[in-house]
Amino acid sequence: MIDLVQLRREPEFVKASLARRGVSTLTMDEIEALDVEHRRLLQETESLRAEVNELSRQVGEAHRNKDVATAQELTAKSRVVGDLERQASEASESTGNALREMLLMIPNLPAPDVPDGLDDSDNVELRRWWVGMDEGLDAPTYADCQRVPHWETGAELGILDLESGAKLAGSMFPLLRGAGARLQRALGFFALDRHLDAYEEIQPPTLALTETMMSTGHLPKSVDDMYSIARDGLWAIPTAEVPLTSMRRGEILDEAELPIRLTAQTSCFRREAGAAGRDTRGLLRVHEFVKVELFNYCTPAQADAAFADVLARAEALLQALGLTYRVLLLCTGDLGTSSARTFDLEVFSPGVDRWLEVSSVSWFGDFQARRANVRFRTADGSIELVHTVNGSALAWPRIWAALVETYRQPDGSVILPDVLAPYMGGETTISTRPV
RNA sequence: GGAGGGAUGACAGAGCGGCCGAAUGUACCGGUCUUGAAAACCGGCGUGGGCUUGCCCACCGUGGGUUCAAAUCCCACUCCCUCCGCCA
Repeated sequence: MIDLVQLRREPEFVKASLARRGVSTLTMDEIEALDVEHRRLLQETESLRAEVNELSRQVGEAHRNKDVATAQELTAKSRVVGDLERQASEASESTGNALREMLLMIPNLPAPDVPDGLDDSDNVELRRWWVGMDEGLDAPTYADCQRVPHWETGAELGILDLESGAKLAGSMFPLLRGAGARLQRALGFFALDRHLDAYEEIQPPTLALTETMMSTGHLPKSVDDMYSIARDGLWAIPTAEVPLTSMRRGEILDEAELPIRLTAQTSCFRREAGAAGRDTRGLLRVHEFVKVELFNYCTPAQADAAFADVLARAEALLQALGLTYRVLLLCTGDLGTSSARTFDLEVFSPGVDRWLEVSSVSWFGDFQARRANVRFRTADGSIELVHTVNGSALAWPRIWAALVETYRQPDGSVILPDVLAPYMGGETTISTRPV
């Protein structure tokens, strides 16, 4: 949620920032008007309530003095004022609700260095990395045997079974088997082990309350992209960011315990309602996938370092796996609702000949913390909202795809990078002939 | 799923419908005393909101209700504990 106090203090700046992301100034004018009206009604309500409180106090006093006549007179008076108070507070409440509903739909202010743009074509590529680049290799090259899409290799090797997944849950629910399943497990173990030097490992629930989904900004705005378990009032999480952000919801943290760094590998569920029919082949876009998430609660002063840390960890994994990737700075048009600044990491998939998003590293400022009401007490005793930072490291199905394509051999087998050997029982070759 | 008990400030723990935002203790912060520390004593010590910055309003698990007035009475729900049933 944006800061209403900031909107009052510097309305022009807030409106200009939001206009960059397509929020109409008229909408913001409406919010401002509602805010003014709400405060007017609030004052009216509170002064009437103060009057009722005072009259009630006098009633009590009269009773103690056995002054029945005065007590009755004051009770009658208080009843009248109480009716007025009820009317005022109903008006105030409905105005407040209208204001809150609008505010919940307003996205975060983009950071000043976020470029303007309409969609992903306006994102800015910051850098690329490929194996051999550090040794002077100008560009990665790919042999014909690497130009085979992972769904073909996956079927050939019996490690990706899209038909079975579709039979169980419908299309875009893949099923991994054998070495393919083990590869995804290996990736998760590999990544988590590398994060445990600084991050606490969490296994959160993968269903969440509406309130939990509100805190990160996934509801109400992105309701069509979420799976719901209506009967129990629960939602399937689209990312571990959802439970991790709410883990300390409503708490006042000690500055000394910040940054709090959490990591979790969970299933992530996405209806992909807006992307129906696009990029649906193989593992390019799926409804359920496994991802390791890195998360930080931090002070505003720590936010830059936290962001850099998450990004560095995601990049380090990609480099360790030997995958070509690029780093993008998202433009205003491609930024998620809650984010002030996001870097996307995309791996190159030689078999499909496309870049695939495998991580999104975001700084949310205090936007999510305001919704989740997570604050910290500074050394001098004042209380401030924390900042939240998170990023994937990494989302596995697309990494799986890039690995199977990048490491495909002329004989059709796949030889995985050595870093995964300890997690694959020492066996890095996947071939049709069982070993 | 069934039966019972509980939910109050950082923690423990009081609280006859009115003078209760809330006793008391611990913890914490400041001071006196002390060479220093401890002890003792004194003072402070929740969060949010509004505006006329001095006041007002809200908050005792959550939501509703009764009342001039609710931490206190009534209803529903949530969570925790104990027991029974079922079960990975």
